[in-house]
Amino acid sequence: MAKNEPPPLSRRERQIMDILYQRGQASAGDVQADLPDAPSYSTVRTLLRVLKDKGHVTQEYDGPRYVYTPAVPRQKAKRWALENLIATFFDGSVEQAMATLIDMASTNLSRSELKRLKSMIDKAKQGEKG
Amino acid sequence: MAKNEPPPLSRRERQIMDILYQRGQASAGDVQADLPDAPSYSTVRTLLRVLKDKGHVTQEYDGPRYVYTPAVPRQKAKRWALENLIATFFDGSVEQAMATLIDMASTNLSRSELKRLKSMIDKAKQGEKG
DNA sequence: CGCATGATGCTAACAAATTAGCATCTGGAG
DNA sequence: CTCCAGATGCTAATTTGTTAGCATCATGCG
Repeated sequence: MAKNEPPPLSRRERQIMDILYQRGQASAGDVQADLPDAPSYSTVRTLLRVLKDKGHVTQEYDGPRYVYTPAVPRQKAKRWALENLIATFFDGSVEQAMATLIDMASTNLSRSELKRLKSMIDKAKQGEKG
Repeated sequence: MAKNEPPPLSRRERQIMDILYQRGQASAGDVQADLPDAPSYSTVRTLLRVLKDKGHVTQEYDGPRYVYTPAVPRQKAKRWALENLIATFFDGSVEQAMATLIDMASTNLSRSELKRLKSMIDKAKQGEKG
């Protein structure tokens, strides 16, 4: 098994990665706009450079300026985050996590959405271990 | 609306809080045992003291030594973590998160567990907005 | 073309985090 | 009781993280 786990990031680094995952990609200006207690533009650029040097983001041109994208694809990062959260707060039980999620959802989801969830579970049943 | 969000923690602080949430409570030795790239015992104690000073953990006697407990109850921290993760990776959609979770679960959950999930959703339906 | 606006690359300084050593104290084993 | 292992309270030093300034370069406008 390969060592598949998220790298430990500093506070600002994490905030920036979150923004990048949220937006998919972003310019220095975008990042600054979304950062809590945003520092100067100059600072944001330094942080992005550090992240690039560490290999956490990639830098590409998009027209006149750079845009930054997470090096680890959203899909994989998402999975890591979820697994880590489940390990930390739900004793590793996906089912337990689901229960909390349903609880959170019940105040926000409509009947039709709940119905959709049930069909998702049905689909899952077809590929499960029994 | 009260400002209900997790405080920004440093790398080590986060790691330690994760351990505390995972174990419920822990002594300095426990924390050291679980920390990735664990530093010296002395260092761990310093970190715990800092966390206590900042009010993130509480310190109590358990027999001959101190044990540390997160100041914010697991329940609330769990919620914060989940909400933040959903905002970052699922465009704020609980349903989307659930879908990924079900996907992760389908390789690990038995038929009876899936059944239980369905009944959770049914319960949720009773309290939903329609 | 000449200028204003915003991006870039580099550098520097300050603040915070991380690390560990030391002397002392406490509880249990021999 | 004496000794050992592990815990405690303090302090200090190094490493990282965070911040920003400055000179230069590109782009769009009058």
